[in-house]
Amino acid sequence: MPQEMDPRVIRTRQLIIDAFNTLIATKDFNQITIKEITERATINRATFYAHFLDKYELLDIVLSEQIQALMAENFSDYKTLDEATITHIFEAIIQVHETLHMHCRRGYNTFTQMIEHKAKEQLKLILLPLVANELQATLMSWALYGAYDEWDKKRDVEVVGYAKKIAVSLLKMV
Amino acid sequence: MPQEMDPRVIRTRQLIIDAFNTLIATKDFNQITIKEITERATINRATFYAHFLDKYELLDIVLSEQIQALMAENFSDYKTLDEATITHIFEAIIQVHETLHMHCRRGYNTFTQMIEHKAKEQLKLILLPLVANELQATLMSWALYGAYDEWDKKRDVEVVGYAKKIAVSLLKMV
DNA sequence: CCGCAATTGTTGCTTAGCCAACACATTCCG
DNA sequence: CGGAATGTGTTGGCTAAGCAACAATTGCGG
Repeated sequence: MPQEMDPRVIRTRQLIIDAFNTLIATKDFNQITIKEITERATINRATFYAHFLDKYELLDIVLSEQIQALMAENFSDYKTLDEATITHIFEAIIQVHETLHMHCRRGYNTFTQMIEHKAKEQLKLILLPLVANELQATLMSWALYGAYDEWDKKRDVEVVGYAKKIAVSLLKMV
Repeated sequence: MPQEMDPRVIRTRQLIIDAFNTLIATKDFNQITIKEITERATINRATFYAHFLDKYELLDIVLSEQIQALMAENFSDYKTLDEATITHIFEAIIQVHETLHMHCRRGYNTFTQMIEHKAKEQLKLILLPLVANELQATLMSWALYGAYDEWDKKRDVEVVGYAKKIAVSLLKMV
């Protein structure tokens, strides 16, 4: 990475992202126009295209950053892969989605797939140092996320007990 | 006025002013360096000099703007020059100084003269439509401000009664 | 279905802001 | 005292952002 160095680039990029974030809080993604974003960011429309391909790339990047930040907040540095760790991760996944749900309200449904994808990527990175190889991390992250997905459909199952059951199964894999 | 139109100019200017405002809230004016301001504003030091002559000009402009804004908040549109109006103006002057005092804490003493100057200018503009000519407005604004200055020294005199005395004297002038 | 309006990308040219380097104060500490 | 460090203005060359105008697409009401 060449590390963005020019302060103008950093500032403008942040202005765009901030504008997008405030807009996404009030209206649906598809309703948001580039013109709106650039006006709120007080930058020229042409400048937008110097930074992003289109608003879908912007969405992709914003979501990635937010999820990354949320992950950093909610996940600790785990030492070993045991029942406590797995339970904590599971609760953290729920927490991340709660937060995103709060933050995006309207547009949430549009993004769930993308969120899922990004979250699994991050999850895998967190698991990697705890297991033998990359495949193990992949299997584990997908399985955990699948468990969350199923829990989310019901929503009334008691979390800790559910997490313990997951842990028992997963720990057999290693 | 040519009305600054380029968005970059407006934005950069605001960044500088914002940076200065946050700094002035924590440390004394003389302690603040241009380098600090530009770093906090995330702009280049050379750019600062494209906008302001030096930090004294910046201070001048910031104070002017703040006082202007405070005036707009605290002064109503007065119809006639009577006791009620004068009392209200006097209370508003006190209010403006309270607010500035809150906001600047440490550096306050450095600025009192400049604040006084700017405030009298604004005061004169407010009085102008209420009196016969410009001289009247000048006399009135200086007199009112002088009254505030004296009241400020004592600080324990009851405001409304004091203001009424001022009004009686001033209204004889017109 | 058509047409009008708005949004989207794209382009050359202009302008504001970035940088590095400079000479010159200033502060401050041994 | 002296020199090392830090802050102040200023400069010229370069880069990002602004603007206006364009064709192409979308979208919506008559």
